[in-house]
Amino acid sequence: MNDARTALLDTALERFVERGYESTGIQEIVDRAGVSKPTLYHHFGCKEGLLLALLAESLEPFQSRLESAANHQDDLPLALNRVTRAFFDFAGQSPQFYRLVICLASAPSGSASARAFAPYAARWHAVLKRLFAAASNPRVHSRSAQLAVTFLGVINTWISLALNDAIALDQDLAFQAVHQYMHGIYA
Amino acid sequence: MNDARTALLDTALERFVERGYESTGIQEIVDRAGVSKPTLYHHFGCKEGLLLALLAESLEPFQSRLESAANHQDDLPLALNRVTRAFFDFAGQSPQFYRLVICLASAPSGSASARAFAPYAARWHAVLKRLFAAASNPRVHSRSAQLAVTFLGVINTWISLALNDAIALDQDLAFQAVHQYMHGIYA
DNA sequence: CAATAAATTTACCGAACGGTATAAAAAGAT
DNA sequence: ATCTTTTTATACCGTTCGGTAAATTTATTG
Repeated sequence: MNDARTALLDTALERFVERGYESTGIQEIVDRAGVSKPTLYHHFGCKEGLLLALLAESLEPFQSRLESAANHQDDLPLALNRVTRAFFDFAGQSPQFYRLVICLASAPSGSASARAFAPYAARWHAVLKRLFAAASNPRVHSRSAQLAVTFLGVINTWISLALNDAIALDQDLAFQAVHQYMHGIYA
Repeated sequence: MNDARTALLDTALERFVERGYESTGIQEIVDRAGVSKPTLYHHFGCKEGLLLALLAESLEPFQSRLESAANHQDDLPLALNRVTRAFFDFAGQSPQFYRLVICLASAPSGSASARAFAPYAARWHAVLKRLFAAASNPRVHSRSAQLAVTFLGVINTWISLALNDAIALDQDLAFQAVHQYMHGIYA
């Protein structure tokens, strides 16, 4: 039975989003999940293992979709649209989890939170960078690293806004966001 | 002598940026600062008091500059330029401190980090919102709250990029950022 | 110089931390 | 039905946590 495992992952997500990974005690998680401490250590090895498993469970599937959205190199705006919709859909389907992602992405560099998320951040950045680097325009090509960072920043800003103010992360918003961003590049 | 006080604030900033407020122990701070534990409690009352003092010391002066930059309601792009330059100058002069700001701004809502920074975040948002709300264009006026959030998001994205990749937060970048953002509004 | 107030130290507190040795219960396989 | 493996629980480990009482040093003031 992986009943306990699922309960632990659910509870961990809830507590990590509310109070943060570092401030949440193992005891609090197991109590709320209705299991005992050694059960957690049996399934996840250590506290960090719980966080890593929580991230892998949701981020691995998303990574596949993200890379397939970015792979077909037809033209840049279309690819950026697919990427943006992938992010918006993901955040819309798992809002609580994406709240955690936003916390981890800005966590202090030496913290366990940042270390756990770092590999995924690097992969996201690589996907976007490759996309911009493949553009014909030399202004875009030569700035691919910067553009990757600022594009992800814009996306996360919109998602943050949606998570707090309940605006819709629909295709229209994705189109507008990409359109505005593309214009900014050439300005 | 406020020698100990200054040493504690400096050390706290360094450790909070590196490992985060929640993961940094009082013991570690006083050891590195070369003082003893009750000295810290004499000056700051409690651990959270240390964080609050650290924030107040740098953010109160900045708040004055930010509000004066936003006050003269000549026209929106000019005001946004002054605001952007205020942020860029601040981040350029205190890069380590602004790293802390970025961490706190995205910290879990129920954490001590987020609670400490929340009042400043609210004031920043209010300043920007008032600026957009004063615009004549109804599309800008009616979306002032959203625009305030997204504008701060763009600014922080640029600053994050500068802190990691050592690009220059100069007046040109401020002008470009505002210009691109303004175009996006009317698109 | 004496008296007072502020700053700092030594030594300690109870509680919560992450983690584990041992063993009982549950599930699957033969 | 029994044996084996996986899963869960009781009770506990040493360490570190934030915080403090009491006393000592340092600086200020009359």
